Amino acid sequence: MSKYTTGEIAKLCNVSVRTVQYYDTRGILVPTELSEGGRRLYTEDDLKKCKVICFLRDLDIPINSIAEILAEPNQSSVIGLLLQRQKQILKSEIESNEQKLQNIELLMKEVSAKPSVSFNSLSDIAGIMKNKNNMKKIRKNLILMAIIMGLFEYGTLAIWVFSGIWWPFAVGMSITVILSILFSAYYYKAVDYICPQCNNVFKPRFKQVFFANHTPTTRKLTCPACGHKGFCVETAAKDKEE
Amino acid sequence: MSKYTTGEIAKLCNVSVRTVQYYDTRGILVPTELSEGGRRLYTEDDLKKCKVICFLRDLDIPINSIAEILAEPNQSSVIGLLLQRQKQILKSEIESNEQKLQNIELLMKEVSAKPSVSFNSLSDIAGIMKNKNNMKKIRKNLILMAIIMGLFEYGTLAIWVFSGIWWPFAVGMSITVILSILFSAYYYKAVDYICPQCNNVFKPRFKQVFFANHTPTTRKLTCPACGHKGFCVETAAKDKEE
DNA sequence: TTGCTCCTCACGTCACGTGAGGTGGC
DNA sequence: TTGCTCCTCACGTCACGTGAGGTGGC
Repeated sequence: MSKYTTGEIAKLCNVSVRTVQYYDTRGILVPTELSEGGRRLYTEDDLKKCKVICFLRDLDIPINSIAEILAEPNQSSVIGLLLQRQKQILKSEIESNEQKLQNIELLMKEVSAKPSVSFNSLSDIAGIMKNKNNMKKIRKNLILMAIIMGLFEYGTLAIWVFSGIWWPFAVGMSITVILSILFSAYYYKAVDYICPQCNNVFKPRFKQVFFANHTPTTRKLTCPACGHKGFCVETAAKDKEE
Repeated sequence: MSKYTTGEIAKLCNVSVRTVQYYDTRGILVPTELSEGGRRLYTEDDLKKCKVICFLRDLDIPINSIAEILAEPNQSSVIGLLLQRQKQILKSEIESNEQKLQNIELLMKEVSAKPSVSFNSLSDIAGIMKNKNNMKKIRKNLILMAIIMGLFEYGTLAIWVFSGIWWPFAVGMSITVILSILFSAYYYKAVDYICPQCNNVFKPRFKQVFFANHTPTTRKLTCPACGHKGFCVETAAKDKEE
């Protein structure tokens, strides 16, 4: 049976000589034999092993994990777990990168709208963007809760209509009322308003907010600083959101 | 004007004290003042600067690039270029991660189909998957070329019909014929066949392939090893594809 | 004998995390 | 005086890349 040198293994697996040597020092691909001069000699099986290692590395599976598989007597279950975990890791990486991409695109839009941007002026833009992201989160939370509550209501209502059992609906209705109050409180806490006249950021009384005329992103309020009465833009409150 | 300590800056920017210190040693956030005891003291402007730095770091922009922005007199253009480049980087990272995710899912399917998988048996699966990916690439190339050629043909045909100029169509047709031959040659070179009887992998004569009965992934051929005549599955040829 | 390949140190990468051992500031 | 915060080394992380200086193998 012919032996492979380090360079041959490297070429056949499409990696550098250094990488093959490194896999030896890490103990995941120890050459079967050494020549008299101290050169690494690999067998056909070593080549196959190296290909599998490279295949797993291409999936970003760390060397330590590969070593774990090789050490374990029950390889099958370890492989399954590792793949499962790696899948999750890749998914969350994709998600976070997509979030970053969105932010970059938003930032580029803001930047291109101005004639010139200095490092310092990025501070304002970053603030605006953070705010937008926070508001998005807050609204997403509310919509999610509203949907869950809605489904719950229709479900219990359906039970009432089709099987005549009325108390789940009554209980659900009570819970809904209580939760609605909690959600309003959450929203009230999470959101401040900006006066369109003097740009003052303020948090009005709960009653004022609750009964005010409003659009999806503004509310008709009286500014405590300048007394102006008009539609104020919502903004994420500064303290301890998240 | 009040001064901030390292810990305060860290808390307000949601990073570790070590990170703030590190930004000092890297020269992108040098404190305006030092106390008598050698403690870092930051101003309001330093705080803003740190927030921008953290904002850019959240987009995975490296510290060296941030330093470049700060060093450059014309910050605006550097910022634009950096954002553009970071966008590309994120996009390609997402793409490569999605590719990896697809491969993991494919691998998990193959693995779960077997009662037990050892490290060594991954070699075969890896081979199969590499092959599938290669065949996908080869087919994608061909389809892409076919679409381009088709559009070209219809375009020149339209010119002929609507303006009476016939020679672009004639020239296009000639080119198409030549390219078709080249594509056939490419496909012939890139693909081998597997005998369903003896699992021998072989490359038949061009003529045989060209005129053979076929489905999208198989072709009716005679195996040179066992003489069996039947539908053989296509597989990516081993030599120097890619 | 001449190239070419391979060998072993050993430092560099990147953005910090994590102690150790000491001190400032309220 | 007692906590708490901050200081500066200095090593560790991760998977190699990149020389330097020396040698094996055809």
